[in-house]
Amino acid sequence: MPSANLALVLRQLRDGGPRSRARLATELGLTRSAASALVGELEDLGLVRAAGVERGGLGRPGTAVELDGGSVCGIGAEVNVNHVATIALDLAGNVVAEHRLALDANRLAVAEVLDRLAELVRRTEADVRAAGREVVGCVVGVAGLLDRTHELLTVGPNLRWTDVPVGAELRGRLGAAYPVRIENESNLAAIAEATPGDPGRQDILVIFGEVGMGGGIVAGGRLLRGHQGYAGEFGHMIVDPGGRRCGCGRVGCWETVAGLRALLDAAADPDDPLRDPDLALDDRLAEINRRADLGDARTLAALDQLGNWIGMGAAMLTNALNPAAIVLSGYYAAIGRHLRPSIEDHLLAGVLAPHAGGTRVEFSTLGFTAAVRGGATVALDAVFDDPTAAPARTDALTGGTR
Amino acid sequence: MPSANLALVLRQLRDGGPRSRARLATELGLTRSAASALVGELEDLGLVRAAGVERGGLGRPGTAVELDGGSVCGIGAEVNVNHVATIALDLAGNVVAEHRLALDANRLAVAEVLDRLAELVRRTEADVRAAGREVVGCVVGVAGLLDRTHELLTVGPNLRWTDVPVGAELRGRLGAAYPVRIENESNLAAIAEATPGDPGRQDILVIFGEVGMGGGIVAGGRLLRGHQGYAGEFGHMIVDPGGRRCGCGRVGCWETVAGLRALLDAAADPDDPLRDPDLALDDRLAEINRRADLGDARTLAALDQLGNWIGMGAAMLTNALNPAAIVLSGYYAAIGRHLRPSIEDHLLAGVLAPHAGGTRVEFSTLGFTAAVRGGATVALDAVFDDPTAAPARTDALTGGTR
DNA sequence: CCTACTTTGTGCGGTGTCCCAACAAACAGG
DNA sequence: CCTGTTTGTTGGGACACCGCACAAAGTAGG
Repeated sequence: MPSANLALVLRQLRDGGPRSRARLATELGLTRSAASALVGELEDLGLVRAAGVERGGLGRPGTAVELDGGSVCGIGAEVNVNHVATIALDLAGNVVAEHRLALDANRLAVAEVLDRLAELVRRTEADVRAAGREVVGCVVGVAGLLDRTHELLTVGPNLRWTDVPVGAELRGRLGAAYPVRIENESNLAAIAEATPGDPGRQDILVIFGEVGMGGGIVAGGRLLRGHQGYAGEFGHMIVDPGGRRCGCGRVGCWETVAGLRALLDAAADPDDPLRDPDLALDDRLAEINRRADLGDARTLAALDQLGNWIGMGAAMLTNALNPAAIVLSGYYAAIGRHLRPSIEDHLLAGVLAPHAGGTRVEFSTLGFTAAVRGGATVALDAVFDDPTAAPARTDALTGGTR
Repeated sequence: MPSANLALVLRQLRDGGPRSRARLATELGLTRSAASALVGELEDLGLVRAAGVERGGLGRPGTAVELDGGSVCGIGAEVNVNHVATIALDLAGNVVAEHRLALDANRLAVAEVLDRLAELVRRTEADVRAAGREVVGCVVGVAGLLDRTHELLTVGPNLRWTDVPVGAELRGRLGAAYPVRIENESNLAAIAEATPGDPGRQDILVIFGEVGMGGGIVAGGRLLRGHQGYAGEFGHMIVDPGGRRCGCGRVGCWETVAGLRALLDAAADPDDPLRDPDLALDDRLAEINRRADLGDARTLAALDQLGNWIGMGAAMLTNALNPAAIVLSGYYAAIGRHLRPSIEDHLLAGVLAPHAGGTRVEFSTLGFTAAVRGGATVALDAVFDDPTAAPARTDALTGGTR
């Protein structure tokens, strides 16, 4: 384990932003000499760079150092019913490459979908190399239940896939030099929301809504995966036992009352243009917002009821988990301003802890890139855990004393 | 941070039981010489001792080492409505001292309850010293909402306490040389169930039932506390919106249908001897078991309904958290054999993941010592995190080469 | 019984990381 | 200009761990 403190310094720069060597030393309980040596090593690895001066009142000003994303990238990928997508992020969180391909996974063979995804990953990898950077790993988000011990997509209700070894299949197609892992799509979206270093984003509950509902729990900055990796399946918590039948076969799942379909059913008749199958999701949501802004009673009632159901479930989960924030992602984010009041009401009413345990209701700003961003973030964790794994700078003086 | 590997070796011995130096080395990725040196250091600290030979087929047999609880103890304490209690555990988990005092916290002033608890802790401490051991810390479980950042009991509905700084009050009374911390009682009970080293007890959900309901979540072997420390308040998840009013003021909280009162209401008329206020809890539960064993229809129906409600809530939490096991503690444990079928039915029916995500239903065997045991365990964590904090053996050759 | 082989535990020298102390560099204030 | 303060670097030393060699303690097979 070569120098755990090296990783410590790197993470501190990620979490706290640019700062001087002296500040790093005091914050991490190291001596200035040790901090200096570690920063020097990280510079040689091409992971940090100088970032101007840090003026601190009295005494000599410090020379700040900051993350330098220049040498490595993590790739996040996603396979969903309607599209496959990839993104490449460098250490500093900058987007280096991004690709997206619309498709209908239900009309294609499994192998074909994986072919397309592999092609996208290859293009992303080429972009990364063209930018003079190195890929350190790829994490693929899949919409479905993943048995993490066996790297198997046990069941993907929306994809209609069963027992697909996505990781092995993709590794075979890519023949990549870097590790390829799989993870639940909603869990990755949750990781993307957990900004490192922000104390208000270390214990969060992410609820991701589309036709189905998923989510993820981040506790203490780390994803909660559960025993077999099935954690975060909020959509199938039974909240309305006498209610409607869910696609999963059960009755009254949360997604039957808070999924996209429930909103559309409540807000529009079957012949309403809102129900036109050719209408894109973004356009539907824009139309719902428009009607609500105009004060349309039926739309407002539908949104209010949706907020009530979300708030009810969120209150239960908040009693159990006491998150700092509940982040609503997916289609909820677009109509957030009309949902917030009823959600917050239910949260205040349904949570035992005073002021709902301090839990805030927030809406994601990541749009539909959340999952791939989370994937890239997880891939980059390898570097934050062991910076020496990053390829050394070729242009640096090797072994030089300065 | 003096030798992180020292702690690593100690924890490996706790989690995996007695084993040879060579096994420790290979399991932890150390060399045999390093493992030997570390074990020697732990022996000097009085934390481990020889434990016979370990025969491994071919070659020279190893000399196993094991935890030696001989030098240090952690104290767990508890303040509840009906009693205060303490326990002292050594490193190996042996009970060194145990005290319990029945009282009615509602009829006593806050200061008086704390006086009694402090007295109990002092007696426990004296017992520990009399056994030739040293106290390394004390963790107090309190039934109520604890704001962890401020070490404050925000509100204890059953104790009827508000904004009591339990930690500071107790420190003042004890003037102890060791750290005194507070923690939610149910959370401590959860920690006590999470056996270190047992993979089936690293991700668990503990549901603790008495008149109220509480619980705790252990994820990856670590207690999930949430943003402010309010996690695990399962009892006030609203599962029956049209149901009965709860003591907390809300309607339909889980504990209104799965708390002890709900069971008694369903199983016995007001004039039933089961409702005699002088009857101890243990006796009530024994009587319920007796009637159920005899096939009493009303009792069986009440137990079945209770199991249904528990199973329903457990299924929701299992969808969210995917625990390896749901451990039912408190009064549920005593009547477990009559609850299991209906709980398991609901779990299988209500959880999305196949086979309910592999989640088992288990019943606690710790009785009402769970919370204090958890407290002592947390206190001992200080030693497992930094073994050098333990007092060195006075009878050991200091600095000797052997 | 004796030999070959395997595995364990313990020395010894070397390396790398970090702490401590000292010092030059850079800035503010009088 | 001089003093006080803070930063970054340098060199010496402590300590933990690795790699290697070697004695100790067993099994397997003749």
